[in-house]
Amino acid sequence: MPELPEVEVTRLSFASRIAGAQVLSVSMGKALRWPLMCEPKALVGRVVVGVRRRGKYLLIDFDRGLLLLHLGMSGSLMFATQLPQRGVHDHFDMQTTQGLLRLNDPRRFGAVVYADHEDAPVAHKLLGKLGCEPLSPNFDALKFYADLKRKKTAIKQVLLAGEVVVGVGNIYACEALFQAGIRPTLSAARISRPRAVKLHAAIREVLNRALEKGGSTLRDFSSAQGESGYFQLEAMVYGRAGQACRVCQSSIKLLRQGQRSSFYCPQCQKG
DNA sequence: AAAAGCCCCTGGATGC
DNA sequence: TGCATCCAGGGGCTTT
Repeated sequence: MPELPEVEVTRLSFASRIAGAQVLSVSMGKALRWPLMCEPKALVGRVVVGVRRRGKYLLIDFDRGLLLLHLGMSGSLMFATQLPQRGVHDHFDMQTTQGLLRLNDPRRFGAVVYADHEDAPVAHKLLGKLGCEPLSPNFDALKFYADLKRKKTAIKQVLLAGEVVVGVGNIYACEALFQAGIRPTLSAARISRPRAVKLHAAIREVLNRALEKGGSTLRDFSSAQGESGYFQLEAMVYGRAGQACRVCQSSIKLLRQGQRSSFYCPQCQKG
């Protein structure tokens, strides 16, 4: 589920409310993708300074050290003063002076990992190879074009890999490629400069629009305030195999690329 | 070194 | 109703 818009919506929904809070207790349920890398007790007394996002990771900064949090495929956070008793899929609870932060993650592909510093080995391993933030001014169209030139793989896979640009998952990769009129199977290196520029703009446009809609809620996503997203209602291709293209009425096609589904319009995405 | 596959895990939808 | 199969928003790791 959670791609950049969902992670950012989550961040915005609790960052200011948790800022300044002191940790009272931390408890873990079933194992997530990786161990916490510290004793839960070691976090007691720390003060939350702020919450940042890098790619699909949330970084919870303490006065000393930070937590790297990933929502995986099915994770969602809640932050509230009052929450029900821990359920079977609640795997991380952090009680603070300003509320309880809870990670719910049925599939447990998510993670909460502690690091002493942002350049500690764990953090470096997880964040070190991440590409450009698509909504930051650093995301430059010509640099993007140059990066694509070096990748012979299909453009869809390049977008998902996160080494050129981060945060674009399966939904938004499909949608951005549609908007740019590019077929998902096209080798990234074969995309012309004007079309790379168009794709660059499409990525930003699609992500910003999704942010405005509160992200996409396909099954279990909600913000840390429990709000659903609505972008899925205006998807042009994602999840629409066999349905009519909203632009040209052609039947939307589905194909598999690296064990993921790609949706595209054969008429609107010719190259 | 780049690219392709393989898993991790649970639950919902579909089909027999 | 029951059971098997397939599929899902991610991404690090292993193998080619």
